[in-house]
Amino acid sequence: MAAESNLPATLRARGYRITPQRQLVLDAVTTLRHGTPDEICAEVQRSASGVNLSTVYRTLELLEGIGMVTHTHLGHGAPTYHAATAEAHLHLVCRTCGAVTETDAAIADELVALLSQQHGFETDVAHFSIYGRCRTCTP
Amino acid sequence: MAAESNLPATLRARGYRITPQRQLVLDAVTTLRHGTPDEICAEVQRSASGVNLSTVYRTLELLEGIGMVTHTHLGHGAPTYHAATAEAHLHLVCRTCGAVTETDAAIADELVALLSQQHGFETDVAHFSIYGRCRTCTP
DNA sequence: GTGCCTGCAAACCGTTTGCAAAGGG
DNA sequence: CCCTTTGCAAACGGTTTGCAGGCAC
Repeated sequence: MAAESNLPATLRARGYRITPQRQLVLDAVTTLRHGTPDEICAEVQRSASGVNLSTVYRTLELLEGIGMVTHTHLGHGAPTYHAATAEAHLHLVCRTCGAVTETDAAIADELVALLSQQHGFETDVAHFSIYGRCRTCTP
Repeated sequence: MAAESNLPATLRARGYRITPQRQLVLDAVTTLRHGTPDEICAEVQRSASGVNLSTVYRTLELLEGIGMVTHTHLGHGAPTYHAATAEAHLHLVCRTCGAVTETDAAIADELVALLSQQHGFETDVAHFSIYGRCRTCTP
């Protein structure tokens, strides 16, 4: 996909103001591909050192609300943010070595279909990470 | 399943000491079926008011290490602990109303098989929760 | 000019840690 | 009696909040 998304236009359409911070946060998320709020803040501060972490939090919440970023819980600490333009992918987290592997979200199509049929549940397949043991840690 | 597990014997076999706190925490997890460390501590304190929250944390870690409890991340705050004797189940978490629905872990068998084939990844299927929108919140 | 948005600092929640005392073996 | 385990209190990481000033509109 990676459809080009126009942040100013989207903000304007929803009645939000266009600020440098908002563009910078979205840019940082896109650049990092995977980033915690902290990492995103650090990336933003490379070009605008005054930007505050709480602004990053508020901005991420806003960007998520308008569908321009998403976040995934890897289980432990801080969540990871992705640009919505990135294609959906799952994260396999190894309980032993902690490695995070990405895989195509389509691998869960059957599960998504079953959840829809059996529970009427519309799954956000990219939001959850999957725990287990990776190949190199399996005895 | 629900095989009767003998905590004292298991502790002894691993060289751990048998303490009332450890039995109480396991009992609380079993009673609650789903509980955060805080809730488990409160449950324990109903019969032993002196037990400290940090003891609950340390005990949960130990019990998980010896395979008597497991925990699941529902995405937001505190994790949820289950007795290992309970049968494996998945948690469907609604992004809109926050409701948590349980479903049989077997629903993910296909996904587990694919992850094993394609990535050599051994999935702990009950550890992850699944986000989306439940039936009543789907327009 | 109006009021949304930001920076700052303090509060907050869940969790971990260092330490001295208690108690299981 | 030794050494694990506990209770306590303080520190910790990640996140949220209240407020005064700044900037988009």
